[in-house]
Amino acid sequence: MAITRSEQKEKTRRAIIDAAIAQLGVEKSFASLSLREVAREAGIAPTSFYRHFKDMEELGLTLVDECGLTLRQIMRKARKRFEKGGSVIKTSVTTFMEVTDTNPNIFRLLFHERSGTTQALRTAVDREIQFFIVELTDYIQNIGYEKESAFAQAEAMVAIVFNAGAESLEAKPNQRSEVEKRAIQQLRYIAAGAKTLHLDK
Amino acid sequence: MAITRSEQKEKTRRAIIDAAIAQLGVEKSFASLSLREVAREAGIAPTSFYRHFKDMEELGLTLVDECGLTLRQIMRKARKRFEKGGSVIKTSVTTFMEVTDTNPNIFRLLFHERSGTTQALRTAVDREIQFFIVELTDYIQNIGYEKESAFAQAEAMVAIVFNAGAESLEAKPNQRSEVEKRAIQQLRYIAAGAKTLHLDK
DNA sequence: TATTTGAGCAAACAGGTGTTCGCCAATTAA
DNA sequence: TTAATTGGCGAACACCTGTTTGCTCAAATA
Repeated sequence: MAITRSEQKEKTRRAIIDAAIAQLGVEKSFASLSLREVAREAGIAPTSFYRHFKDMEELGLTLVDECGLTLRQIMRKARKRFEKGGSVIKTSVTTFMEVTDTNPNIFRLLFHERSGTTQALRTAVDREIQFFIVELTDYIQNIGYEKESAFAQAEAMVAIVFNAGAESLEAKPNQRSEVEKRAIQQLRYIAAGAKTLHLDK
Repeated sequence: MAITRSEQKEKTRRAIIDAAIAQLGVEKSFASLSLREVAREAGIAPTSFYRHFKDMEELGLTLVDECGLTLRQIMRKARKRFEKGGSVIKTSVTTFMEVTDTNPNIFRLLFHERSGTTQALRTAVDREIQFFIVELTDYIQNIGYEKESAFAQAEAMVAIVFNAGAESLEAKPNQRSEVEKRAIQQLRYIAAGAKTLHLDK
């Protein structure tokens, strides 16, 4: 007995998820993804899809969860790095860009479905991004800002970093470092602005 | 002779455009919009669509142009208002929110297709947004910043305002003023940050 | 007045879609 | 060993899609 049944099941479930991610290229949004296409790419019959997901939306939610993992991975990596010293902002942006460049399609899904088609997916994506913002808000509060200001800073920073991420995905490789540099500059504006507006009394 | 032929043609062309915009609600992206659906909503036969547009993509580009007009309208309105005095930032954000609340679907198209499916649409949307950024860059340069810094500020501000616009569209009406207030605060951070980082020597 | 033009449409085609049904074969449980 | 479970599949269903063809018939032109 080489592999058990549940192992096999997990395997094709993975195949379906990977097939979906693979198809989420530049010219394919999740909404324009068909069950049959995904099944074809995963190497199974269309009907077998239902053994693993109720419908495409359930698959979509699973993909968003996958995004959540990626985002957490970014935060862990960044934290490890700047605990060893170095600029917090620069390290964070660089790490973010690194991870999104490694998983472009996962990031594309997140970015796209944020303003996407189905309510459920939008809510799920929003939850992941909010988690990201809250983490950052906590950090900013810990360095001495009030909650309201910290949240505004965090939200703005996340908006800029996501914007830069999307820009980077579409840019040619040699332009990416410029996008990254600019994003760092923009975050510094926010940090410096918050400092002068809230701490210089 | 009540109406000429070309007047009638323009009329149904308008009907097609309006039908498309009307369908671009929360649960419909342009990519998931079908020719037949649009034709149905416009009250014409599917085949008649081809008398006005080569295909759906051409219609999409036309819609993006429509967005361009809306963006320019925002700028004109805002400029008129703050020439009469008042905070530039606050006036601009308020005007932006006002116009997007009036044309939610137009804005949704812009926001969605920025990271959308077809290359042509993405390019067109990007051009409109770049135009917006360039206008703002000029303004910031005129008040004494170098080009590079001005562009970084402008890009960040546009990212934040667009983000707030999208947030506002999904938020309940009573939360919108908070979103707007926060966006204003975020832009002020950027303005203040750029000032301390570039002008205090 | 006679002719040309062109917006609009019905029918039809080929091809894609989601989903149901019943069956198989192999792993699991009794 | 026997029985139950279950992942996978082929066929078929009804429906929707984009697009072509050939036709009207009223407006524009000559």
